[in-house]
Amino acid sequence: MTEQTVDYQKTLNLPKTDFSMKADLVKKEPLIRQKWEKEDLYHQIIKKNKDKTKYILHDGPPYANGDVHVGTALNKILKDIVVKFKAMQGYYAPFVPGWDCHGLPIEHRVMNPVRSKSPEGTAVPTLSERTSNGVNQMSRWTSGKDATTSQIREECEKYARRYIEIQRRQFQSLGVLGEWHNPYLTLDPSYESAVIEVFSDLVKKGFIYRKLKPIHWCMHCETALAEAELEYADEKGPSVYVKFPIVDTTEMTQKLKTPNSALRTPHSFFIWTTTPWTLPANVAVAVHPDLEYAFVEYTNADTKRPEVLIFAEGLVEKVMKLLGINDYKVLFKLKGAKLENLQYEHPFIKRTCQVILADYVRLEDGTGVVHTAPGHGIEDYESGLKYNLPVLSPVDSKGRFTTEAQVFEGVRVWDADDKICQMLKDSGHLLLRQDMVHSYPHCWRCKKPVIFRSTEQWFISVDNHSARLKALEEVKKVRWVPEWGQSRISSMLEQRPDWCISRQRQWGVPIPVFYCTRCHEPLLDGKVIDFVKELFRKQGANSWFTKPTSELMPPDTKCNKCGGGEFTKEKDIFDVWFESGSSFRAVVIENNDLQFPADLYLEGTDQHRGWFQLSLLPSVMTRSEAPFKTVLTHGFVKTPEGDKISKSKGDLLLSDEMVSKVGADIIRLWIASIDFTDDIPVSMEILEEKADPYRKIRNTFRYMLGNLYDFSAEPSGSGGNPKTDLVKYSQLWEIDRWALNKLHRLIKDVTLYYDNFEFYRVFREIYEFCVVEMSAFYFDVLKDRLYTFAKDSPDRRVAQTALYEILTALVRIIAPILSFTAEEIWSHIRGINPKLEPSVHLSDFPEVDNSKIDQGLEERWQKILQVRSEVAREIEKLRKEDKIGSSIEADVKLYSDGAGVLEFLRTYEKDLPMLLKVSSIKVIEKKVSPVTGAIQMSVEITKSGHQKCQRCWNYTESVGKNPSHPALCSRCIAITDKY
RNA sequence: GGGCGUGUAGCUCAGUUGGUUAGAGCACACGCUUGAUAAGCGUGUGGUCGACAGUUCGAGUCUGUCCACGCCCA
Repeated sequence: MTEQTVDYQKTLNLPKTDFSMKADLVKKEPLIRQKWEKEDLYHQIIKKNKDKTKYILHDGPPYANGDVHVGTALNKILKDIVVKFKAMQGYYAPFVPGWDCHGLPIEHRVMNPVRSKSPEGTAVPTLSERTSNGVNQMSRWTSGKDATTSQIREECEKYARRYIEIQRRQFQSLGVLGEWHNPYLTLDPSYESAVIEVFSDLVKKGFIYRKLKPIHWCMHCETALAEAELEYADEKGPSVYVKFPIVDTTEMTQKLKTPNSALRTPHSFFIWTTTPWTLPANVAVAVHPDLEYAFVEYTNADTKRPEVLIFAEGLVEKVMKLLGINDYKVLFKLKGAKLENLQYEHPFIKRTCQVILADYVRLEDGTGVVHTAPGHGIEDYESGLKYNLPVLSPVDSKGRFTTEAQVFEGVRVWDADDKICQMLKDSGHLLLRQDMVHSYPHCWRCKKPVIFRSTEQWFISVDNHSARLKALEEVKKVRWVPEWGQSRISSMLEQRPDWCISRQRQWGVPIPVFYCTRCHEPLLDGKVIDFVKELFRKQGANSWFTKPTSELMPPDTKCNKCGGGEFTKEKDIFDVWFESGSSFRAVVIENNDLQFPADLYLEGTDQHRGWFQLSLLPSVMTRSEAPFKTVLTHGFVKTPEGDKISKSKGDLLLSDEMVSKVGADIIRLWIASIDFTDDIPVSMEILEEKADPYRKIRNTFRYMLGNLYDFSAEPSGSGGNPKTDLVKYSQLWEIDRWALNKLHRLIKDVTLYYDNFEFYRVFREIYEFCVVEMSAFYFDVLKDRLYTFAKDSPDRRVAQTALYEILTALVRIIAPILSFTAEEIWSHIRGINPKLEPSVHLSDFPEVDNSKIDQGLEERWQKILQVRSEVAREIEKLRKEDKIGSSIEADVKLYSDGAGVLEFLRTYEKDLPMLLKVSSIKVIEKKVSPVTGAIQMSVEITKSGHQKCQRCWNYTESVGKNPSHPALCSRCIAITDKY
C-alpha cells in the first residue's frame, strides 16, 4: 500500500461503531439481564400498555422438580416470544409464570431420597444429604411411621420452593420476562382455596360421586400405591386352567345354532388365570370379538363322559397338549363376537355371569378366554364399566377376604390361592394347575407383592348435565394450532371415562369431605366445603392436617343421613391434574390483571390429554365455556437421529449448560428457526449451527450502525434536533425506495407470521432479508455512496436515512426473538436518536407503510437483479481464466433485441455500473440467440482499459486526466478538494 | 394394538386448485476482495421428494398399503 492510498483512506467515510463483531453473548447477556431487573423492565412494559386491550397467555405450570432443560426452555421461550410480540403491538400482555408444586414425585423425593435419584444431575442435595445433625431424618421417615403428614408436607414444600428458585433463575437467564417475583404456585393458600372452590361448584351441580375402583394396594403397608411406586420382580405363582360351565345350554344352542346334541353335553368356557384368589370376584369372561373360538369335545376322565370346552382356536393344540388330552375333536368354531352375552355359572359362588368382548384379549398365554374381575384389575374394571358389571372386591385392607367371599371369609388372599385350587379340583372345575414365574408388581417400600383391590374413590361425572357434549362443542369454538389438535382432544373427550380425582397421598390439596362417625355416610355439602375454602384461603391446606375435624367445618354440622354430629375427615387428596386444571379459576379469574377466558394456552402435545382437557372439563362444568380461545401446541425434542430423548444417555441438554456455552439468544434463535409443531431434533451441534445465522444478522446490524456513526436521527421541529440528518422519502434514490419496499414487505409478512405463531417463517424472512437483499445487494451497492461521497452530501444522507429506517424497524422485528442482541443494538441506536424509548422492548412493533410498497418498482428491480446475476456469471468465467479479478474491473456490453428488454436496459444504463459494481455498461441493440438466462440478452465482458481511481477504486475515464491528482477520478477530486 | 401427527438436498425450510429440466438460505467446493476484514461478494456441486402400488395424458402434490419416528392411550 502506498502512502498516498493511506491518505485517501482518511478522506473516506468508513464505518465506525462500538457494536462489536464478536457477540460475546455469554458475558453480555447477564449484564443486560441485570439492567432489566434493576429497571424493572417487565413492569415498565406492562405499565406502558395499562389501558390497552388485554392479551392473556396463561402459563401452564411446570413441575417444581429438576432443572430447566431444552424442552422446558423451548416452551417458555415460545411463550416469551408471543408475549413480547404482543406487548410491542400494544397489548396489555402480562405474563404470570406458575409452578405445579404438589404431587408424587416430590413426595417420593422427600420420603425416599435414595431411591429416586434425580436423573437431571441436580445440584440440590436431597433431604437426607442436607440433614446436618448426624441423624438421617429421612431414612427414619422412610419407614413411614415416624413422620406426621404435616412434617412430610413441610419438607415437600421446602423442596418445591427450592426448585422454584432454581427454575426461576434458569428461565430468567433465557431472557424470559414476566412476573417472576410474584408467580402463581399451586401450594399458595389462595390457589388451594380456588381448587376447593371449583370442587364446591362441581359438588353443588352434582358432578361429584363416589364408587369402587381397583387400585394397587400393599396389604402389608396397608396403603394404596401409584404406578411409580411399584417395582416389578419375578414371582413364582400358580397358573390355573378352569372351566366355567354353561348352565342353560338351550339358550346357547338357540343363539349359536349349534347341533341339538349340545343340549346333552356339558359345555364350559375354559379360562386361565395366574391369580386364582381373584376368582371369587369373577363376574365375566372376556373374549376377543375377532378371534375364532373353538368348541372342543373330549372325554372327561372322571365321568367318562363327553364334554365341550370353549376357547380360542389358535390355542387348542397347545392347551390340549398341556392338559395331556390327545383324544379330542373340534366340533366347530365361530367368532368371539357371537359369544357376547352368553351366560355361565360361577364355579363355586352362586352367581350367573356373562361373556363380554374385549380388544385386549391375546393369544400369547392362556386360553383366549379371560377371567374378568372388575374389582381386581384395571382392564377388567374398564370392561366392567362398558357392560355395567358389579365391582366386587371382597378383600379388606389387610388382604383378608370379607363375608362377600362367602366360605373364604377371613382367609388371606395368598393362602386363598391354594384353598381355591383345591376346591376347584374337588369339584372338577380345575383341569390343570402349574407353577410359573412371571413379572409381578411389588411394593417399593416393603418389597412384598401387591394386589389390585377396589376401594371407594371420588369421581367427576363427565356426562352429568351433558358436560361431555358441551365440552366437545366448546372445543369447536377454540382455535387449535396446529388444527389437528382439535381432532386429537375431541377423540380423547369422546372416549374418556369419568375422572377419578382422589389419590391416597399426602402432598396435595385434601378433598374436603367428612364422614359421619356413626353411620359412615360421607358428608358432601356445598356449605361445608365453602367453609373449608375460606379456611384454606386464610390458612392454607396445611390447616386440614393440623386442625381437629370440628374446626374444619361450620359449628353444629349434622350428618344428613343419621343426624350425627361427629365426623372424621377425608384422608385422600386431589389428583394433581385437578389442581392444575383449576388454574383458570385460581389464576386467570382470581388475578385482576388477567382476563377469563385466556387468549392462549401454549404447551406440548402431551397436554391435549393433560392440562388442556383437564382444564376444559372443570371450566365447562362450572363456567359453561372453554378457559382458552387459542391452544398452541409444540412437539417434543428428540435426538438428531429422530429418537426419543433419553435422560440416562445424557441426551437432554440443560438450560444452564446451553446458556453458558452458546448464550440465550442462540437458543432463542434456534427455537425461532424450527417448525415446532413437529418433533424437534436437538443437540449441542444443532444449536451451534445457529451461531452462523446469528453472526450474519449481527453483522447486518453492525454495517448499519457503522455507517450511521455521523448521523443524527433525532427528528427536527417541536423542540427536536434542528440538525437532523433525516431526509424526506421523496428525495430517496430508486434503489433506496426498493430497499424500503423490501423492508415494508418484510414487516407485513413478519407481522402475519408472528400473529400465526409461525416463527420459523419470521426467522427465514428476517434472515433472507439480511443476507440476500441487504448484505449481498443493497449494502454492497451502497458502499460507494456511503464511503466515497462527501460526508454530508444529500445523496449520502439519503442512503443513511434509508439505513436508519431499516435499522430501527429490523431491530424491533427481531426483539421478541433475539431479545438480548436487540437490546444491545438498541442502546447503540439511542446514540443516533436519544429520543427513543430506553429499551427496545418498550418500543412499538414497526407498522407497515403501504405507500412504500410498490409492485411495479419491485418487478423492475427483480429484472435488474437478474441482469446482475447473469453479468456476475459471465465475469466469473473470465475470473476462472485469470483474466479479471474484481468485478469493478469489468467493462460490460449487454446485447439485446428483446421486446421491452432493450428499452428496459437503456432506462437503467446509467445506473447499472453502480448497481452491478462494474466499470462500465454499454447497452447495444443486436439479435441474440440462444438466450441462456431469464433475460432476453447476451453479455460480453472485457477488462476495463481505464485506470483505477486510488480513492474510490472505480475504473473511469477521468482518472489520470488531472495532473495535480493523477491517481483520482474527477468525482473524487471534487470531493477531496473540499477537505 | 388404537387415536393424533411427521417423513422434500448434510441442516433449516419453500413448493399455490396435480402440469414444462423440484426451489431458497446455510453447510461444502472453487474463486474474488482486503475500505463490514476472526467480516463481505461471486460461481458451482448436491435431491430415485420415506417405500411400494393405484387413479391420471401427467403426482412431491390425490388414493391405498407398508416402513420409520414422536405424542397420548391400551
